[in-house]
Amino acid sequence: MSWELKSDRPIYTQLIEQLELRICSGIYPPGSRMPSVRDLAREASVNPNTMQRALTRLEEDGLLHTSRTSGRFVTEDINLINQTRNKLAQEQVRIFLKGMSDLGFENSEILSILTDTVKEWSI
Amino acid sequence: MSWELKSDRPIYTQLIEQLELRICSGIYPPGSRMPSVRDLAREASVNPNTMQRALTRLEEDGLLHTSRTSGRFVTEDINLINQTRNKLAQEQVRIFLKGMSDLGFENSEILSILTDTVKEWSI
DNA sequence: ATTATTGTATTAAGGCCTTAATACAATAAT
DNA sequence: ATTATTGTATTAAGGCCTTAATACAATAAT
Repeated sequence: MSWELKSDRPIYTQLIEQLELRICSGIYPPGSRMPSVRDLAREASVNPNTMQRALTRLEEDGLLHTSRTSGRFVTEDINLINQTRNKLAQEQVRIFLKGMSDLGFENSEILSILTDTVKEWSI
Repeated sequence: MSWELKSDRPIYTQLIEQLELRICSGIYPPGSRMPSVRDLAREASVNPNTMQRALTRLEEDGLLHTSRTSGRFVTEDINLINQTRNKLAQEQVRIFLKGMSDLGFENSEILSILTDTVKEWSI
C-alpha cells in the first residue's frame, strides 16, 4: 500500500489516517516494531518532523508506544485496535450517508446505488 | 443548511463543495440569481475574497455565470446540474467503498453494515 | 568502552491560505 | 444625471504547514 498523499489537506493529518489504517488492517501487526521515524519519513517522502508529528498523535491515542531507543511498537491491545477500526468504519458510514442525503438521495436509492456499484466491481 | 466550515481543510475548497451541493440539491434553483459575493461571504462568515475564489471556480465549471453588475446566476442547463450531482454521488460511493475496503471489510459486510445503519436511522 | 541507532527538540525559511483594507469599472436603480 | 450595487483586482499582514539543517539524550549493538 502506497502513501497516496494529496495536497488538498495537511500532510500530517493524512499520515495519521494512513498509520491508523495500517494498524487497523494489520499491516503493522499488534506488538510489532514500527520502522524508525527516519525510515517511515523516507518511505512516505516527507520530512521526519512531519512524520514525527503524526506518530506522536498515534501515541496519544494509545495505538503506539515508545521504548526510548529501541523504537516504537504497535499496541498489543487488540481490543483498542478493533474499537478504532469500528470507529473509523462508522465514521465512513456517517460521512457517506450524510453526503448522499445532502445530494438529495433517499435511503432506498442509496442502498440500491451501492448494491449496483458493488455488483459492477465484482464482475 | 448552515455552512459547516471546518479548519482541517482550506476554506475555499469547502465553499466550492457547499456551493456545488446547494446547486445540485436545488437550494439555488436553475436560472436563479445568487446572493452577491458580499452577502454570501457575510452569510458564511468568510472574507469576500475567499468566497469570490470559490465562485470563480464554479464559474469555470459552468455551474454559474456572471452578468457584470446584476449579479451571478445559476446555470439553466439542468443536464449539467444532474451530471454534476451524479458525479458527486459516484465520488461519495467510490471514497466510501475504498475506505471500507482499506479497513478490511468485505463487500457483503459493507452492505449489511449500511443496511443496518439505515434501519437504525429510520427508527 | 565505543559506536550506531533510536526518539526528540529547536530554529529559520518559504509556501499557501485567509483576512483586511482599498479601489476601480460597469450598470441597474433612482 | 446621480447613486447604489455588482463583480473584480491589488497589496500587506499574519497563521499554519512543511522542509531543512542541526543537535542532543538514551541505549542497543559491537
